[in-house]
Formats: sequence, C-alpha cells, structure tokens
Amino acid sequence: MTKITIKNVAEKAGVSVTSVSRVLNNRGYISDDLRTKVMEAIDELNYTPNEIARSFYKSETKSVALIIPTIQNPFFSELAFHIERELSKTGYHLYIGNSLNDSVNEREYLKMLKEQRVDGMIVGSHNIEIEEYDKVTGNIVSVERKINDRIPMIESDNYQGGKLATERLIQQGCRKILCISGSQTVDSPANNRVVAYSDVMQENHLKEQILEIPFAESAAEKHKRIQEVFSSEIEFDGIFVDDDILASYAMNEASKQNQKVKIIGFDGTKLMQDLFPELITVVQPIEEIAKKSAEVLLRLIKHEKVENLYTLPVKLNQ
Amino acid sequence: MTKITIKNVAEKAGVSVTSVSRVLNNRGYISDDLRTKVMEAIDELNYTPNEIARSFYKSETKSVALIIPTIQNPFFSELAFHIERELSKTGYHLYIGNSLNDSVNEREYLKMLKEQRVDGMIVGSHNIEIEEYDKVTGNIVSVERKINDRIPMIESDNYQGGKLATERLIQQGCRKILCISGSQTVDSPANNRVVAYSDVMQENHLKEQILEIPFAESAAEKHKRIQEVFSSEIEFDGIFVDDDILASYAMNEASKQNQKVKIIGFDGTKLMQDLFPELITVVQPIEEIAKKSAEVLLRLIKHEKVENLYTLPVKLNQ
DNA sequence: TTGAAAGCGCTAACAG
DNA sequence: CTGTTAGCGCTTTCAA
Repeated sequence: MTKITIKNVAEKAGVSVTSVSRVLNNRGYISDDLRTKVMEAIDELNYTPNEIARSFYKSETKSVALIIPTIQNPFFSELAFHIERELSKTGYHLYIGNSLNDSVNEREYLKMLKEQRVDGMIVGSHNIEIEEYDKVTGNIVSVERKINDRIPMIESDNYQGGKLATERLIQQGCRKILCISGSQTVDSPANNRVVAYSDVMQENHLKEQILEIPFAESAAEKHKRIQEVFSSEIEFDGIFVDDDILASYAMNEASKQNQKVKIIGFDGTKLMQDLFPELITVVQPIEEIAKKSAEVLLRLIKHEKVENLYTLPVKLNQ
Repeated sequence: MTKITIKNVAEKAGVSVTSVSRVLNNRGYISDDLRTKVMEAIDELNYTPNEIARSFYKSETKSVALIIPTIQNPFFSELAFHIERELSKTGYHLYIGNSLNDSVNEREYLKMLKEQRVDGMIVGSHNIEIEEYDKVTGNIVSVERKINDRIPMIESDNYQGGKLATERLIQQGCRKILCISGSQTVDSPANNRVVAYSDVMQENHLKEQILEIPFAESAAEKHKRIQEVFSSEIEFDGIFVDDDILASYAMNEASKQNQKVKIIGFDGTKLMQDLFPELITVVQPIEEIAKKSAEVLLRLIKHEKVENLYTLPVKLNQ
C-alpha cells in the first residue's frame, strides 16, 4: 500500500505533474480534455494531495493552535468549540494545548509557532513573562490579557460585568455583599470585575469584603474554602462570585445551611446556565469572543489590518 | 524578518548543512569542535528547525486528531484533556474536531488522515457508515464503537455499569425503576447499559420502563422531556439515567416537585461529580480510556502489535 | 569525521 | 494550452 502521489496521477493520465497540479488548484489554462483525463486518473487512483507537501512549499499550514489552562473548564471548552467551528469555515484546523498554567507547557506550545507548525496562535493561558513574547515572532492573538502593543487582545467588558452584578445585588436589597474572586496578583483584565465591585460599593457607601480563592486551587480545596465562608463570622446577604463554578458551590452550601443569600456568578457558559437555570450570572459573550479571536487571527495571517483591542459587551442572564 | 534556515546556520558556522543536521539530530560522528561551532551559530541566529520540512521529509507529522461530537460536553472535554496530556509526553500534538454528529463534518476531519496531515486519528464521533471506513487507510482508534476488525476499540464496561446502577437502586428499595437513555437506534456499546438494566429487572421480576431521549436533542427539549416524565402518570421510585447531565435535570426536577426518587447517573466526569457531589453515578474511567486510546494509537503508528478490543472497568462513585 | 548531492511531493516561473 | 525544471528545508545515503 504505497502512497499515491501527483506523479502517479500524471503517469496514469499521460500528462505532466504540472498539469495535474493545475487541475487540482484550478489555476492557469487547462483544456477540457486534459482536465477530464486528470480527473479520471485521480478518481481511479483515489488520490488526495499531500497537504504537508503543500504546507511545506507554501509555508502555510492552515493550522492554528489554541493554548488554554485546561479544556476541562467549561469556559474554555465553549471557547474552543466556537473557535474550532469558526476556523473550520475557512479550512483551518485547530490544535489544543492544555498548559495547566505551567509556563513550561506554555512555552512548549508557543514553540509550535517558531517551528512553523501553525500559522498562528490564540493564547488564553498566561503564565509566561510579557518580555518573552517580545522575542516571539508570528501571529498571536491574546484572550483576556494585554501582552504588548503588537498582540491584539480580545476581552469581555469585565468592569461592566462587575458593575452589573454588584448593582443588581444592591437593587435586590443586599447591603453586606461579599466578593469572591480568583487571585488578583496576576495582571489580568478580569481584575476589573473586582475593581467595579469596589467602585459600586463605595458609591453606595457600603463596606467592601473581598475574598480571594486562587483559580489554581483544587476543587476540593475550593469547596472547603466556600464552606469556611459560610461557617465563619463574616456577615453577608449577597455574594458576587467571579466564576460560575464557585458560585454553584456557594449556592449548594447556602441551600444546605438553609441560609438566605443572593448569589451572582460570572461567565455564563451554556453548560452552567443549563445545569443551574436559577443561577444569576454575568454572561460573557463567549461565542463572540471566540469568533472575534479567530477572525482577528486570520486577518493577521493575511496581513490585514486589525485593531489592538476588542472589548465585547456582557449582560446579566436574568 | 526573513526565516532562518539550516543553510544560514551552516554558513554562519562555516560547515555543511549535513553537519548542522547531524548536530540537530545528534546522529553520526561529529567532533566537539564542530558541534560547538554549530551550537553557537544556532544560538546567535536563534534558529529553530522547520518542523513542516521535517514532517514532509519523514512523512510523519507528530500530530494526531481527535474527532468528537462536541468538546462542550464534559465527557469529551475530559477525554480530550487526558488524550492531549498523554500525547504531549511523546511530543505529539492534538487537533480537535467537533463533528456535531454531522457526517459531513466527520468526513471532513477524516480527510486529514488521507491528506497526511496527521499520523493517526481517534474517533469518538460515529456518524459515518461502517463501510466507509473500510476504504480508509491510516491509523485509527475508535472510542465506544466497533467499526471493523482493523480498527481497535476502547470502551468502558457498559453492561457492568448498567448492572451496578440497577442493582444499587433495587438494593436501595426501589421497585419501580425507570430507565432513561439516549436513542438506542445507533449501534453503540452504550446500548449495553440498557440491556443490563433489562436483564437485572427481569432477574428480579420487576417491570421494565424505558424512555428514550435522543442525545442530539437540545438542552431545552431535554429539560422539557424530563419535566414531562415527572408530571406524567408514569410511576417510579428510582431512575437510572444514561447520562449525568440528564440525571442532574432529573434531580433538580425531583427536588422542585418535592418528589422522593433515587437517581443514578452515568459518566462520572470530574466536573459533574464536582458540581453535584450528591449525585450517585456510574463512573467511566475516562482518564484510562484516554490514555489507552493514545497508547494504542501510538502503537499503531509505530507498527506495534495491539489488541482489537479494550474494555475498561467502571464503578459506582458512592 | 565531514561534505556533496539526491530527494521527499508539491507549486510556480519560464519556455515552448 | 502544456511541459521542463527549480526549489521550498530537511535528512540521509554515499563518497571522500
């Protein structure tokens, strides 16, 4: 079972490889007769062009990589889904890299660009120093992190999200609102969710209470941290949680303890909205983020002009 | 910013490209002096070999594709995660294809094999006629579907899962057990979950009640179907549900209606166990399925001997 | 221990 | 309209 190449097709059809190539790519002048002969040979031999040879010649792979912390997180799986579907429309294929927030892994994936395995990269995992990116050449789009002026960023309007959530809680009568968020140490636009919370609380002369539960902690630890909140002496009648999964933990805990507390989450993945229809949450436009990321990357690849920043609107689901 | 090639390195180091290649691949005899010169040139030029050129020469891409219905489903995202992590250990990269259970998409992804874009493929989406696969050459591993004798299958012990679940419900005192499952029309080993349910019910002289809710239906429709079950005249004191997401709908509905009913689900993804700690479910060994799929595919690629079928054990989580 | 040269499969000048 | 040929970047004979 040896591989069929364009040469075999040319021989079979009794023409040159160039002519076969012309038929394949529909380029230049080809007579109907020649085309027919070639098509027949292709059919008979069940030939498909070797895409790696094409990629090699054209220095263009029609592949893109998406680097995220883990595809197991519903936010990233929804993002990945829409990016893949969008790219597939133009014949692009998508690699997935789970960095697990480890810079070693992240660097490994980033190498794919330099190795010319991919035409571009969407990075949604951010564990490499900004400076390292300055040395990297190649088409990159960043999701939710400003890397440098050369790399466009797609984000949702985090500040607006935090504002909507906090204002809604206040409007629902909450006065002691706890804010639970991922670690604020990393420089991420997601921090603006908490900034907005603080601003709104201050405007309303309410006391801020912020609790950080690092994103990287295990599920078991997070459950424990949430339980501790409920059994501590912290007083609250509302919680704004940075993340729907944590929000669901909090909802469960509140109902277990029979404690009345309004909760608003963040992300609004289809899955979480589906599993917890009663959860009020700030919905990020994940599909739009995905499509915009793909679109901007494809524009970069085609050397078309792109903006430096795309901020997409959020809303409450209820 | 023109691309640096092996030729530039050779010129800079004052040696032949062969020697550079030898250093890169650590093959053949190279003097320390030559090695040093080459290494220096590589460093100075910040050179990385073009992997597409390598792939092309070696007819080996170090890439694999995974085809699934949708990465948005927690089962498949967990599967994909572990497959990617496993493959990365040997320098392989993973493409993801979301077929959406559309045979057109599936065929498109399958083409990547013939185009020689990938060294192999793991198929977890099954919407193409078995006969079509007979014509496909290339390394394929199937997850949860027998395709043909040439394509190894990895599955979990579905029958045992159905048995464990049904027996547990009976043991918990249920006598009117409803079984809710995906459509049984497709030929899938998952059907054995229901077969086992039937067998156990018959052994215990209990009446079988089976309800099919096709996998492909929308979330909203599924919610509705579950609600209908609870408001219908069907009597049940226990439900065995084919799928944790549906099981969670049923749990929610039961609690809303304040109806006492034991529920056992299926899949046991980390995410669903985490979100619904109280849900009893049949845990598929997803990580093992993933690792085995990757391992078997890599063996196929290396022309090593593999089994035809791998059935992995399941268990109840509680 | 090193280098020259062929060739992987394809596309694109360039010639006819 | 069609064919000859060079060359994409790399690895690997083969020869020195």
